[in-house]
Formats: sequence, structure tokens, C-alpha cells
Amino acid sequence: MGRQPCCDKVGLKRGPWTIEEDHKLMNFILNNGIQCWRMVPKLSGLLRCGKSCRLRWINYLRPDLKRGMLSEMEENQIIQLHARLGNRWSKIASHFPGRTDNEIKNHWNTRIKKRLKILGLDPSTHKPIEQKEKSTAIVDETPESDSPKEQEEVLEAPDNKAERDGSEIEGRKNEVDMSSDETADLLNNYGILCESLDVDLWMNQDNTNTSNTSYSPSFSSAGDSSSIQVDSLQQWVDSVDSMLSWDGFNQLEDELFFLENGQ
DNA sequence: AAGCTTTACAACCGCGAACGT
DNA sequence: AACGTTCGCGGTTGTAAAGCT
Repeated sequence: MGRQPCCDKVGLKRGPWTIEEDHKLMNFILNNGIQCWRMVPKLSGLLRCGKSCRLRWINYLRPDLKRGMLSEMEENQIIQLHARLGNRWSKIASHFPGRTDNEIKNHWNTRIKKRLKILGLDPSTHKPIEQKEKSTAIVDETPESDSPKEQEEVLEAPDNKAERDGSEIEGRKNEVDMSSDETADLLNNYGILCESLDVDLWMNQDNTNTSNTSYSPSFSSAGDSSSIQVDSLQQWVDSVDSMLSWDGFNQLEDELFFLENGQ
């Protein structure tokens, strides 16, 4: 028996969301919360599947989203976490309040991968590319795996990973045949970075920050969605202004009827 | 200015986990 | 325990915007 589709796709809209659809979804969720994603489109009058609604809410409409470029510090933290967790984007994202797993995944694929390659590091193993090629040549010729489990086997136990990363990088750095001064400098910077970062420390800070952020929305995540509330509408409106990709939404500011109607 | 390529990111898909019956 | 349903995750694709020739 095959797997059932997540929804009856007949008559459902796909592709980019319109502002009207966003309005509908936000209005519905603000008024009703999220009991069951499957029912959301039916009850809100959207011609989308529940899955699509969930994704739109989590990745774009959630009021507590932090929009805009990831800082270099955030990038570095992502690299550190990726070394420990592999492609577990949701786990990684959980350390960045207001950031989504999709956002971090995209950022990884479009920017950080390149950055690591420039540094002479394999993005999936975080090891110098030359060294990896040597070892794989000896062992076998199977392509690298992106599977987190396999990565975890490749990667050492996480406990002392952070502490060792710096010295390891420093050690490997010497093994790498530096093709240019620039590459050497970049690699050196990464080594210094690894040494200076105490991942466990900032992870703990992050965890505490999660509950202490200056903007601490009362919206629960989708996973804990039964009790969505709005305790500060103004905060949300302010945050909406900072959502970079809400182009064209500002002009509708006066039309945010759903905010008023929702309360 | 036009056409092509690259980049960035929103959205989709399929799978496994979790949960309820 | 078995089965069905829903959710969440990670991989992948589609496409608009930006950059380049």
C-alpha cells in the first residue's frame, strides 16, 4: 500500500504565496491558533495543503522570526554546530532564536559551503580536502556522505570536539599544501576561530538567551501550537517592519485589519 | 540593451517519527 | 501490536534578482 498524499492536490494552489493568502493564514492562526495543520486551509479558506500552510507560517509568517543576513558570528556558530550535529538543521536552528532551519540550510548551501571550500575544508567533514582525498584513496572510493549518522561516525564524539577542533585544525593546517597566502590566512583565521570559540559555553548562553531575548514573543512554535497567544501586538507590528522580504507589505500597513479584528 | 550565468531563497517532496485509535 | 494520520525534517527544485559579458 502506497503512502497517502499529504492532501488532495486537486484544486489546490501551489507556488509563491500572495499577500492575500498570507493575510488569511495569519488572521486565522492569530484568531484560532494551530490545532491541526490539515484543518487550517479548510477552516481558513485557503486553497493550500496543510503542509504548505505550516511551512509558510514557520519559515515566513511567524512573528518571532528574525529577518536579514546572518552575521559572521552566526555563520561561525553554524559551522561549529554543523561539525557536531551534521545536517540536522532543525537542531542547529534551535540555537538561533528567530532563525529557521530552512534559512540556515539555505545559507549553508549557498554561502558557508563555499567559504569552507575557500578555506580548504570539506564542508561535509570539516576536514582539509587534501587530507580527506588521501584517506579516501586508501580506504575506498565511495563518495562522501551527507547522512548525519554517517557523519557522526566520521566525526568524533562531540564532547571534546570543540576543544580539539582548534588544535586539530592547527595541526591539519600544516599538512595542507598552501596554494596561496590568502588561503593560508583564511585557514589560520578559522583555526583561531575554532580555538577561541567555546561551543558549549555559547550554546548554554544561547539556551538561556532563548528565554531572555529582548523580544520574547509569546507565540509558541508550531510544535507547541495549541496555545498561541498575542501578548504584545505592538512588538509584533514592530517586528513585521523588520521583515525584509515583506516588500509591498508596508504599503498595506493601514490595511492590517486582521490585527484589529483579531483582538 | 539583451542575453546568459550565477546567486539566494522560497517552496515542494518524500520519508520517518510520533501519536492516537 | 497493528494500523492510519499527522507532523517535522532534510534534500531538492524552481525561480526571481543580481551580476556579468
